[in-house]
Amino acid sequence: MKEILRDLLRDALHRCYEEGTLVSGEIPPEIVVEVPANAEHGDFATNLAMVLARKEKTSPRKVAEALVGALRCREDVFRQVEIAGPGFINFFLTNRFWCGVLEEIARKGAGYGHQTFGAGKRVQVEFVSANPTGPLHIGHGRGAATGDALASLLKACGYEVEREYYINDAGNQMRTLGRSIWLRCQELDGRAVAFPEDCYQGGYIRDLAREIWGREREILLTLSEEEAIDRLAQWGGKKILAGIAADLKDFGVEFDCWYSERTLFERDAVRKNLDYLVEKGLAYRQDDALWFASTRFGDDKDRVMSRSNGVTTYFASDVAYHRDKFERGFDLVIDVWGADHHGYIPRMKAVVAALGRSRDDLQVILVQLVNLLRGGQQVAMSTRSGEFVTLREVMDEVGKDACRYYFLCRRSDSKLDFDLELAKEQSSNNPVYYIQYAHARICSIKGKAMAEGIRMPETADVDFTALDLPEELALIKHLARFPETVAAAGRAFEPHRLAAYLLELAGQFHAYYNQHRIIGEKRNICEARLYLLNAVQTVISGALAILGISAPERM
RNA sequence: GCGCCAGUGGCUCAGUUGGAUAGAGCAACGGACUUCUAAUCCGUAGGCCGGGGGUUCGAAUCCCUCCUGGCGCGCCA
Repeated sequence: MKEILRDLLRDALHRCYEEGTLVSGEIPPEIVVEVPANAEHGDFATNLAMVLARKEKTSPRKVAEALVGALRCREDVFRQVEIAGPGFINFFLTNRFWCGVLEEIARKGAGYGHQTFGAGKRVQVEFVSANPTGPLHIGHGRGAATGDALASLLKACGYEVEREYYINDAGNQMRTLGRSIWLRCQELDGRAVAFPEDCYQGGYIRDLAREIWGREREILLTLSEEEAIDRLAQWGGKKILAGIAADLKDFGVEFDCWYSERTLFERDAVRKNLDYLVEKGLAYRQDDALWFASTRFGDDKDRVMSRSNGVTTYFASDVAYHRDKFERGFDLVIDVWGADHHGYIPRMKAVVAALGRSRDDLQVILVQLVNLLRGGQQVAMSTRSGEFVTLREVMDEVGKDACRYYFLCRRSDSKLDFDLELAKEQSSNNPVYYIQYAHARICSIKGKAMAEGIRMPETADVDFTALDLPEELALIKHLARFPETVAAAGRAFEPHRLAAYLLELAGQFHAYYNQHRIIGEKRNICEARLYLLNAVQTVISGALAILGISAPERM
């Protein structure tokens, strides 16, 4: 829609220059067309005349007059074109033209609003990637919802998308896991053990110990302590990861690839990558350690990849891992991280630059902490003490949809208060039900219409002149903005914009519903309204689908 | 000390990448169910967009500076 206007304006501009009504010859690369906040300022407006005025050395209004004079005003499109304020050109479109949006929605169905700017590009979204040393907690849930919705959003923008979970199964946290289970096993045999602070304190360790000790006590006792711990680490990690996968699946998140850090070592990829970097002159040896020269790529200090004791750092794995991502052919790589890791961004961007890629080929999405409340009271959480609320518990208590909505309705990079009582409340306090309710209402109306023998209208049969109420046009105009909302959200990597969009759409629908009836009106009106409702339903369910939230037919 | 992020009605947040008179929801107050779902709607009230300076036709949005809060600054992961 905006694109059409841009073309018309560009066309008019050329004509002005040909006819000499404008003289500068300036063609702005991007003509700004916007939807004014105030409906009195038209359906669309452009500031083109104001932008050109200085170059033309005349007043914006004069420029606007020349432009409007040269516009090919198609009568089926424009109801009115006016010059207003300091020099805006306001466009008013005909109702019939707006109704074309409904036809488009009917034609495209669930694909309405989807974009093509990502076509031909492969993008990988890596998210959650929690260490397999304990169950997912509420903070991971936010990362999961954000990464998953972002992936769906990018798919809707035309990208080929893969979801990936990076398993940190190579560091010494796995050993700590094994040791934690081992110690709990000792306790089961009645030995008093001092359980160290740096071990995992959560009750789930005891559960794991009970399970494995009941099954493998004899085998484990034949092993040396080192071997036993190693075996328990491997088993425990697998077990916990399976639990994580199950939690995520129930949360509506499924990964295309579970990528194990350990496989990097098994293929010797970390070591080979270090050699590669040295060879390329991107890494150097100093004080018996191997450093990555990240300052050459904008970082504020160089980073150790291999310590003087010969052990590689976590960063070294990350470099190898990200190099591998690009070697797998992704055009764009997105990492979703907890905001406390933001200090890592410069060095990872440096890595990307050092590998000869554009820094923008890696995008890092930061997800802020979740502040868990219950009835306004803060719920204490600390992973170290093992006192935390798991994603599973929250999901069971408030439901998947409400949970995902809460995580997705704000910018990911702002702290989030998550009140369990509020989220659970199925009332107006809770926007997700407000949106779903709009969808359910439409289904209900359609069901009733069906029961009364009213047929669902086909595009060709719809009398679009019957849709002339301000509330109807407002709805249609908002539906028309869905594609650009998807595009803007996708370009900014901000799925929360869809949540805001949905809230607005649901609000407009509820207002319309309360004010006007569908069934019982004259046939042409009834059918036209049903046609409109179909479009609203299509967009609501489509947008909810991107967010991974269900669109119930009944509530 | 340095860096990143944030600061918008009492509370929680949007704000279409610089547009015209800054928007929702909650909380408060007053109304609307014999109707397709009241999990809804309508109305009232509430603002120096942290402070100050700058950029221009125009700033919540961009730049500088200060204040406040969160996070991060390891040969940890």
